[in-house]
Amino acid sequence: MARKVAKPVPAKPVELDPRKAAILEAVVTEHIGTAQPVGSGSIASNERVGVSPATVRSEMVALERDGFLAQPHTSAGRIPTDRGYRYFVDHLRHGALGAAQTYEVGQFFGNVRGEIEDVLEQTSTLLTRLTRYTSVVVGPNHARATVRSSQLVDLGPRRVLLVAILSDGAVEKRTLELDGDVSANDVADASAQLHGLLIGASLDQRVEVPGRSNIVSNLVRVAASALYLSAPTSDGDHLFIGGSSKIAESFEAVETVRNVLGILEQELVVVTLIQDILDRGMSVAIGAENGNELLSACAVVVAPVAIDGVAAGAVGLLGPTRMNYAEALATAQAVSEHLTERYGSAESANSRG
Amino acid sequence: MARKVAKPVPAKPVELDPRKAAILEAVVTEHIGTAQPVGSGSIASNERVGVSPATVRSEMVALERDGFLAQPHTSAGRIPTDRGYRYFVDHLRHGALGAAQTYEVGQFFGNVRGEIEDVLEQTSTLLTRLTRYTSVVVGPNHARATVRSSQLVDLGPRRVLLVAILSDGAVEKRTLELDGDVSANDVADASAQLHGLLIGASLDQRVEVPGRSNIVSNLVRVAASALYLSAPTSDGDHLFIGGSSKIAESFEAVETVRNVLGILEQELVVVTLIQDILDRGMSVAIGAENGNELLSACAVVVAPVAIDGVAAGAVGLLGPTRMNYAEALATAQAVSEHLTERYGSAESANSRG
DNA sequence: TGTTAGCACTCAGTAGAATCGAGTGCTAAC
DNA sequence: GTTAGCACTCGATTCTACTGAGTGCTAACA
Repeated sequence: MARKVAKPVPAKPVELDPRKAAILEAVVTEHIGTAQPVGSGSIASNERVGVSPATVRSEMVALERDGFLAQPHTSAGRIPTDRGYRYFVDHLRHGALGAAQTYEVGQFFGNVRGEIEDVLEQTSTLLTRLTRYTSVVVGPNHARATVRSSQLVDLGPRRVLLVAILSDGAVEKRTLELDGDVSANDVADASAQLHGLLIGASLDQRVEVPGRSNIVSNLVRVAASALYLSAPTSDGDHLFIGGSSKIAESFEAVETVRNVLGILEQELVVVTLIQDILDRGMSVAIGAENGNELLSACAVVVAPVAIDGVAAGAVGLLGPTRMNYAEALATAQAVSEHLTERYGSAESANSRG
Repeated sequence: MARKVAKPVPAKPVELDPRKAAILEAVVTEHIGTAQPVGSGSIASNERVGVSPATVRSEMVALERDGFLAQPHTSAGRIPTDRGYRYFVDHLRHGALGAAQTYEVGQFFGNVRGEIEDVLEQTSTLLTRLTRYTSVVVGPNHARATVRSSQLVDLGPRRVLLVAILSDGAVEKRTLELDGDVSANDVADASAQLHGLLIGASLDQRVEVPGRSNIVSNLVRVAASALYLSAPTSDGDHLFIGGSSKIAESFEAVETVRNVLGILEQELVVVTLIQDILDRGMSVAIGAENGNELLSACAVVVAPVAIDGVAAGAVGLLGPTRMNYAEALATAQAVSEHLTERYGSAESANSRG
């Protein structure tokens, strides 16, 4: 689904000698701050470097040859390439979140109440507020959750509503359109049967409906398969995007804003993107690493949310490649840890509102 | 809530003499098409006008004096002001939707299935696809719906889930956090009591819970008020925005894109905006009429969706003030009619998926 | 009296030339 | 291997001149 583009995996982690590394780091840091090409002069005045501009220049030539830096034009300074950012991120000493932010995250998770959807939606708002980047929260899908209770409700002629309450607190509902009329009694019977069948079942396993074909067991069968079918289609329910207007603040080119917003509207593409990054074992995808030409100006920071030790959701931050990786990584990780703590294991699930 | 700005109501409908009207209409039409200031020459060559450029110019001077047109600078043509658009819209001969679009809308509502939220979300996609403008769908709030069925489900220590199925097919759920432990029996008792109390009740009326204070009746009381409280807070569940990336296609200035996207992220502001327009009896709000400075470059076209003859939701289209009003109005009205037909009366509600 | 042709005028937009300066690459000295 | 010195490059900025779309005014016309 969605385009099938080769997704460049970052080259084997090359090591740079300490001085090149220091210069690259200085270039990236300054470029992230100023959004301008960085010249040898400002790098040389960085105390972590301690050599003259001329030396910096010759190192920059090497870094450019090796693909870490690029020059917009001859008489300009350098900007990092995707590879440059990649090196920077891979060698980032993972700092902790600032005290104020840590406090805010703690406060948030201490106070937030409500249904899981509401919590996730507010989490995406939190992420955006903390980082000023667009945030993506992929909710855990319910494949691993088990059914705690189910009920069929007669809604009128040939229409029955199936409501299932899952162990993770989510409520799944399906409106069933029937081929023939059913009586209220039939619905009640089917509801009771279904309840017995579904309890403890997880949504990713098909439930066998015993008994021969009659109105009631057919209804049960329809209901059970409606619930089973939910898994693949219900991605949409689980994606929360916050702060898409930050896109317009990150880029000056309207064209880029258009492209990125267009991507964000395709929920499946976003979910697949995040999943891809996690599948590749990465926590940051930079520029072309996203495998989508329209996102080549963007970087995505992700952190998985695990349920029972199995990745089941994720939080992500989307910004320009010159984003503040340290902050974004720390924030995403802190938030994903809180989410994992809250919804992480069958036991701890629902331990909070 | 949100800023409290004076919302200019359009001046009393002034009538222009036929020639001025024709010129104004020609200016608006051409400007909508080209996004450029319109000169007297191109207007004069419009056969509906039939006078020389010089005459057109003197009429334009009058139209500018009266606030219908503006001149970006001396040697440029004219562009319509908000008032100019307003006159244009008020005198638009309400054309019907094109055949292809009518067909597509019919197809859509003939085929779409699923929960009301899904239908509304897909409706917003439909609106955007048809018009290429950002669409807003405000779902009916459930104040008028009555409870068809309710159930309490024990979720673990001190947590109970309330699920209520409404007459309009929506499912409302609330997780209740209790102060003390309750037994499974208590929950079952309370569930039965609650069911009896709530059936037929609408969400905007507070339900009296009889009986003296004990664990079960307290639980019933908590549940009933949780459902009652839903109405004001649940706005968020009912707003669907489609095609926000169209904003970036409508405006060249990143600044404007920023502003408008920022507004769209504030659900309450959007809902209030739409409601305000409807309350003022308008179907289009142009520029400053929106009462929000950040939307002064935008026009909003709305059409109410009625339930039992009472306005309960709306569809809207948001574009630049130089939007295609005829098309937008026709589309919004056609879609709102289909929605009203589907969910409009208690009887017809749920007659379809 | 309303309409129009004629015309001088205005001014954003464009193009070209001159200038500036940040930053480079090279080289020779250290 | 490092650095100071220096010529060079080229985007950005400023200035000027020019262009032309479109105007407002006026005088003639029907």
